[in-house]
Amino acid sequence: MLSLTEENYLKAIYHLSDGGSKSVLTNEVADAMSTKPASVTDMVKKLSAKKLITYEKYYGVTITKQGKTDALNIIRKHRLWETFLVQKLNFHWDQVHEVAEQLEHIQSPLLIEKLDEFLNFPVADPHGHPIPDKNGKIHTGQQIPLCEVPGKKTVTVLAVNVKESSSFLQYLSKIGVYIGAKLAILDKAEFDGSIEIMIDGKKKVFVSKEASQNILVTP
Amino acid sequence: MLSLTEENYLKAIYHLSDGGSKSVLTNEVADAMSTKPASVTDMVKKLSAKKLITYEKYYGVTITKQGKTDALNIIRKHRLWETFLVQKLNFHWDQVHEVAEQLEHIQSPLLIEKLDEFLNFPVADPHGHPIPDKNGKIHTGQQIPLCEVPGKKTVTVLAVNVKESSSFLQYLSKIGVYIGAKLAILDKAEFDGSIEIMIDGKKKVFVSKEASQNILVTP
DNA sequence: TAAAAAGTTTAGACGAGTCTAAAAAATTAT
DNA sequence: ATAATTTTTTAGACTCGTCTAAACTTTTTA
Ligand SMILES: [Mn+2]
Ligand SMILES: [Mn+2]
Ligand SMILES: [Mn+2]
Ligand SMILES: [Mn+2]
Repeated sequence: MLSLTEENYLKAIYHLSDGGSKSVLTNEVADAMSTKPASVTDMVKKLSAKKLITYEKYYGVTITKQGKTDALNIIRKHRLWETFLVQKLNFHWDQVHEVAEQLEHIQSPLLIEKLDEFLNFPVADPHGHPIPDKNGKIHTGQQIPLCEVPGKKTVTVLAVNVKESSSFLQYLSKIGVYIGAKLAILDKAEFDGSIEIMIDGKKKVFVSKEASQNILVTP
Repeated sequence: MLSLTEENYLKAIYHLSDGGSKSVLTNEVADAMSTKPASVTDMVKKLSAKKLITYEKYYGVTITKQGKTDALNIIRKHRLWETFLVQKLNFHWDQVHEVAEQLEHIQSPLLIEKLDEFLNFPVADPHGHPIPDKNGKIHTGQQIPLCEVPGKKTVTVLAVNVKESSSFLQYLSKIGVYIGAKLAILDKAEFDGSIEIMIDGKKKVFVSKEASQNILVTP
């Protein structure tokens, strides 16, 4: 049984390690969790004692099989709740993260099972992020950042990289980008990496390199 | 901003004081919270410092105006979540309490506002308990325990007194009693206070004094 | 490759919430 | 009205999660 705090650390380590594929340094965790490195050291010792991560002094942590399983379950809950908030309660996609950050810690397997069913077994959350199934399996198709699309074809928005701030999401809504939107690439500016796109065949806009790196589309 | 623990204490004190109408002793709180009296003393000092209760050494605590408001908000959330679990996720009425005990602490006024709307502004939870409105106002009609119904009339089940255990709720389901059921009082046994009732004009059963005290009906 | 810088851990402290054991106050029984 | 009993509070300790300051290790720079 993990505490709320342990769950948050474990999830952060999972994300920082790209799903367990690389090791994570103390300072990275401290940054992500907005705590001090000393606090992280204490916590990684605890998670390590619980066999959820392996910890080598001065060289960072790696997530274990069990750690991955537990992290994925928290992520599953987080994303199911986000989906509920948007689909059933009409939250906007930039309003859900903080609430889901709380809801993900509710302990009730039955609740999650029933919520999943109520939502009709969704495969992606409002930001296009895959929802792990009850066995922790993630099935995602290929996604590439808009800035890496070769040539001038038309692509579909699959997901957005959403960090702390919700202002990027608000910006996307404002210009008309949403999950499923069709983006026709019209032009690419060499000097600043910005791209001119046509959204749903209706609206022409320029998006910065920064933005186009965080819009994930069909390859 | 109250901690989860403070919220649970405050709610317990609210309930033990019958909504603020009487003062509550340290040992009663300790019993209700399954903690030790020494822990209660510590906590009531904190709640008293926050002006949510008044505390007189050796003579127990009384809830303040603000304390009542805060307690009612937690109760509102608890009951809205219970309603959600039963109406939308098909939980049984004996499965919701523990989960709602967690969900009631989620901090998001927007969430509660939208949940209330999603549920169509319910006025009672699955156990027939009134849901305070967003201003903390409770509107309940008259309710009396089944055992106190005079004569042999037919009454409607309005609510059930549900304590820790869910086994009473399971028992009620088993014999066919639910919120809204019509109970015709057929006979009352003097010697043990048990009552013979006909449920929905279909099923005859005997209920104990103990049970009939915890079934609240129309007067 | 030695010095400087950056990153990490340890040591010690603190607040929240809990406990046990002992002291104090209130209640009750004699 | 005093003694016995019950209730409540205090004192001191413990865990969890956090912090700062100091010590230590690794990495970078010159
Ligand atoms: Mn969280
Ligand atoms: Mn998301
Ligand atoms: Mn609770
Ligand atoms: Mn209830």
